[in-house]
Amino acid sequence: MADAGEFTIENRPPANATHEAAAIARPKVAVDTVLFAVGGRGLECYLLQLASGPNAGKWAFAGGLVRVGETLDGAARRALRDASALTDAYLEQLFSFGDPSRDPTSHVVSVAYMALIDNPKRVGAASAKYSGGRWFAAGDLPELAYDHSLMAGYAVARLRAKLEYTNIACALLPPSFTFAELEEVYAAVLERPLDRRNFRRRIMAMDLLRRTPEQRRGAHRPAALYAFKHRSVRAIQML
Amino acid sequence: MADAGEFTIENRPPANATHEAAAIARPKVAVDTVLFAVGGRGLECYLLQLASGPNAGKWAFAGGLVRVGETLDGAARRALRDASALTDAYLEQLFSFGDPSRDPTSHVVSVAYMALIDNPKRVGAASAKYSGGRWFAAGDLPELAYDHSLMAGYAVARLRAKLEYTNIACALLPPSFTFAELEEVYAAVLERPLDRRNFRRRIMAMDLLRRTPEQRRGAHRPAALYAFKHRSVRAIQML
DNA sequence: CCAAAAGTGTTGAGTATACACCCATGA
DNA sequence: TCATGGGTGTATACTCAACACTTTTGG
Repeated sequence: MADAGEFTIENRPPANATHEAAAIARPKVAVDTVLFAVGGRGLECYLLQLASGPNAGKWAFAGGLVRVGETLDGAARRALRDASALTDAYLEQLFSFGDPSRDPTSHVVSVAYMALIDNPKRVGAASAKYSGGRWFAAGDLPELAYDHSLMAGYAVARLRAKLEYTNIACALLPPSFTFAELEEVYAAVLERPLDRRNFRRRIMAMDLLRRTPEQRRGAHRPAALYAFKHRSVRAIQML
Repeated sequence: MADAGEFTIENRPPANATHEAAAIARPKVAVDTVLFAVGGRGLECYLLQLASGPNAGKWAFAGGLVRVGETLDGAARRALRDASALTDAYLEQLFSFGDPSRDPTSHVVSVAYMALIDNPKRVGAASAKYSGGRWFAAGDLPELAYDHSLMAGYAVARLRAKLEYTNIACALLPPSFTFAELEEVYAAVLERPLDRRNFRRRIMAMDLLRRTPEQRRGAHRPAALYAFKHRSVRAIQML
């Protein structure tokens, strides 16, 4: 029930139950954000190198402590902005990790988020907390700080699952795109090739897309451009 | 990255970064546990009446603050034990709720859990934090404290979804049971009747059950008793 | 006219659904 | 013997996967 004003026998404040500052030590709350985009190497994941602390030099996801008065989504958005200058990523809460030993410094409960953007090139400079950042193939991440490898696993699993029953792909694509580009996103995330005809039929049956009047002209036959009918992520009604 | 030893410009400790106790105010972490069982009225949900605090008299789920050194699962288990004397429920983390206004007393981030037991009669006495507890039909809950109505919605949705692709029903059933009882659990959670023949075929195809040598004898034809091959919850491989 | 990517249908297998009667037992 | 819940099979509709050729353009 999450009420700071009530205490069980085993969970009693020092003496003065009404004085907040007198509270006993509590775990802190942080957020960590697993950022994905589809790039040249398929599904890619953005990592930052920690500049200081006991994990200095190790790779990690964008994260930070949650402040009083801040929502979790807000904290995740701020952590992502500080680490990559992104302000408009799709964000979705994944899972909370609370093992007391996950951070050797102190007990920090971390709420993991997944973030999606349509183009890996859109990431910008990181704050001084990080000494650098770069994209890695999602299937081939280096050793990560804290329990961030665990988080990465959760994130990939969630993304894969939601691709099948939501329009989440819209967060990995620009406003308009060709069918081939859409298929590329699915193939990258699912890590398997898809049959072009069956894929087109399946997507069309979901009634997610709107054909735009424009075409993409390139070296060969022009491709029709499509856009998602709804840019907000929602479950697909399967009859 | 959840590192208490690192700070951005906007997130700096007062003066002495190495001294933990000097840290600025942070949100607290709690857990709340949505307990389900299948009973006479279908899917039922256990609520506790808060004994004190600003929400005294309101119904809520079992919950409490997480302690330093405690895992989230451990805290959920403790909250459930304090509220209902249950020690062996199936527990699964659902989602974290962090809106600063969800608890008017202070900023508390709550990690919601779902708990399942095989029989509503197994709940025991609650700690002094609660003035009482009882089961409600899951589809007809009273007004709840905090954001617990939201949590209830998440919990029911998760349970319904997992019934379809995991063996989670094993947590809602005793070690052995008849096919009719299994069907009853599914019908109660999904809130729709199932065709007995199709249901049996589907379950059998999943290869989850083991037929026990015993029979249940009652007023009529005896029923074969089944048990789950695996009592731990796992996803079902759908070919 | 050639290279390269875009676009399009059909068939067969397997899966899901609808549906009704006999069986075994205790009272 | 009857009332009650336990247990079983089939026919049909639908969904999903496999599969190859034609079209359009730029160079």
